[in-house]
Amino acid sequence: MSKAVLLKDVSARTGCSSALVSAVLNGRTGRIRASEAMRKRIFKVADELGYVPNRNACGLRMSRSFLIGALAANLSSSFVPEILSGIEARCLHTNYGVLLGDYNNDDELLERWTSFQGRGVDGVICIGKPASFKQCILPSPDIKCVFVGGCVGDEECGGVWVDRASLLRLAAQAFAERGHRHIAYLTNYSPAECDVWRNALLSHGIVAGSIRTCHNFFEEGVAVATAILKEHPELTAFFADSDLLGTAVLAAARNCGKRVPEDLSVLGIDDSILCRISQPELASLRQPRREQGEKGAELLMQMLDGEPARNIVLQGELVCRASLAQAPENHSES
Amino acid sequence: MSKAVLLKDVSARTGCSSALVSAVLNGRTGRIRASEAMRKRIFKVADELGYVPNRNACGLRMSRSFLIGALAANLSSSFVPEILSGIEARCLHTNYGVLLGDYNNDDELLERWTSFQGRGVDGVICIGKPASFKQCILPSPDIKCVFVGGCVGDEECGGVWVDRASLLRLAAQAFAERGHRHIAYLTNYSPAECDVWRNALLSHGIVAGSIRTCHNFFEEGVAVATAILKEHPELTAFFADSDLLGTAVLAAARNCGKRVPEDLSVLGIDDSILCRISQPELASLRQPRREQGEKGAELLMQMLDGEPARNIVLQGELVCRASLAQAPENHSES
DNA sequence: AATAATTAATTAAACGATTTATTATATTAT
DNA sequence: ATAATATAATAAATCGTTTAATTAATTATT
Repeated sequence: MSKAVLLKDVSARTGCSSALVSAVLNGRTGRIRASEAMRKRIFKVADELGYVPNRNACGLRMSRSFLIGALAANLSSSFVPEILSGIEARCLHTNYGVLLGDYNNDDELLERWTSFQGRGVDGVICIGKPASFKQCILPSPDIKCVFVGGCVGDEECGGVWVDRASLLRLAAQAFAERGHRHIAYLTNYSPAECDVWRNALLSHGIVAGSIRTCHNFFEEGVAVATAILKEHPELTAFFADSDLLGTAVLAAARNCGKRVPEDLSVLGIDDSILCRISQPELASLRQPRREQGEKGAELLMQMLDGEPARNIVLQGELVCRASLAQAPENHSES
Repeated sequence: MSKAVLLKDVSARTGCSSALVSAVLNGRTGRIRASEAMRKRIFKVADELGYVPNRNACGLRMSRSFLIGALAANLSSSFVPEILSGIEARCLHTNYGVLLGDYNNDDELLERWTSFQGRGVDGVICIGKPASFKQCILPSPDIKCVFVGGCVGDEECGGVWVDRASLLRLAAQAFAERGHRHIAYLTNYSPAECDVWRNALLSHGIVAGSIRTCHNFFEEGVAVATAILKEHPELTAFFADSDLLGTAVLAAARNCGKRVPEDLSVLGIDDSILCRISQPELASLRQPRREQGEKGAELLMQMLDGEPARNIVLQGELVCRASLAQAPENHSES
């Protein structure tokens, strides 16, 4: 039962007051100052004894918990862990700890939020965009909030996301450059948001082909993609809004006897492990997931230090693989 | 900026001491007792004012934080999020919060552990088995510890894992039943631990074929599996210690012109999303990941309430898919 | 009726840091 | 020589809760 090392243990050994030790270790420059010699001694002793400040006491005194809540809808969905990992990594050398809040529906979101309040989290990072955001989260203005991975654009909240318009422009350009003119789009975004894709294609003089919404499930993706391919034999390219849907399109192509990439090019989003194990390998748009997490955590900490909320927009990039190739000659000009 | 409601606000409004309010709200039955009428008034007032206890103060006084640390090596590795999700779900209706500690190497593990100590976590759940366990974690016996997903068998620590021997027996039986006699094994376990596999096969009268160790990376898996297939043309089955390695074997089989499952049966472990998107679909041994997390959290909370450490062993099951089939006639008896 | 036991509470001392107000000494300015 | 200022530090209050020690009133037991 090794007793924890306290501030007073350090001060006793150093031969000074605990107030001085506290000020020195926290790098406070104020009324309380230590001589250079004393500074060195304090650091040395603290290190020797292995002093670790008690966050409960700090938090109590400073009315801050140094806790950041991370709210994630469905921890199992591939991109969440990466963002989370970035958040955690960014907090590693700070005083902040990351409290986990995974939820599957609105009730659980609300419950987690309440529990976060009780813990007195200083701020919250929401991964993705909870639909019920306004009901659950805005009503408490004491807790700063940053959204990561879902564009929000709220005055009071910070945001970190990958610029969707430029991401889709990358996709449009990749297809256009390779001579594709008939391109289907499988997405789990709402139909209204598909205009971004339409515009991206239009800037290359291409009118968007079939656009279909579907949940981010493999089986559903296969079914929907198969239907599209049967209805539209003129298609030479397929853009899917996730790698999972991208692999679903590959499966659908097999179902329909279409060869990839000879007859059909396929592009996904995420550059996940799925791309490399799929057959053929799936081209994809890489989004810097981990970086989003890191940037989000950094932004929140800055906001907790009094800086205003802002938005950080990152860029994606194209990762070309076997599934993306030149459009077949006979179709490209039809 | 609505000021937080404090214990003394409740006691002032109720007309009693804060000690009484504390005892009543926490359901403590001891020297401090309240009349039934007072009890009701206290609950009513606390609810009206929306009192939420300050966990920093509680934690400081009780030297308990009601915080559980979750240590995970590499949050992005497929099975960790599921376990984590189970842990978090189990804590949802309790007083406990889950503090996240993702790490990539020993230094980070030590650092996270230190930070957990500073926060005064009551207990820690380690997901997987950190190699440097003894150096980092055992030296602090004040913090209870449960291992999830990695068999440990430590007196002082709890453990939740899937019985590996019975898992491998399932694999051996699956192959034996389908007439396979020449079975390779690709694993990231140490050679010493492969005896479990040898014995599982022996109980069906089969002598284990090629056994090769490799990291859990796709490219490395492909290279090693390809080499094995070239060296051992008599092989009719391949057992891989993860779905990722399983898909690597599928890729290797393609490289060598072997058809799956006509020439070669392949079995993985995890029943992850990879199984369904691979071509052909990969048979796999399912391990209840989420359940492990839930059981682990429950065990730790019981231990924090004074119950002794124990081990919980769960069972896996076979999920048969296209990659697992009858052995080819001409090879099975050779 | 006197004593013991129970009920229903209060008071004050922790818990371990931070921070304000204060003090003592050394240095510089007038 | 004296006042003003800078330097180097300390003592004590504080944060919001829990809990040990204490008290006063009521009920039960002999």
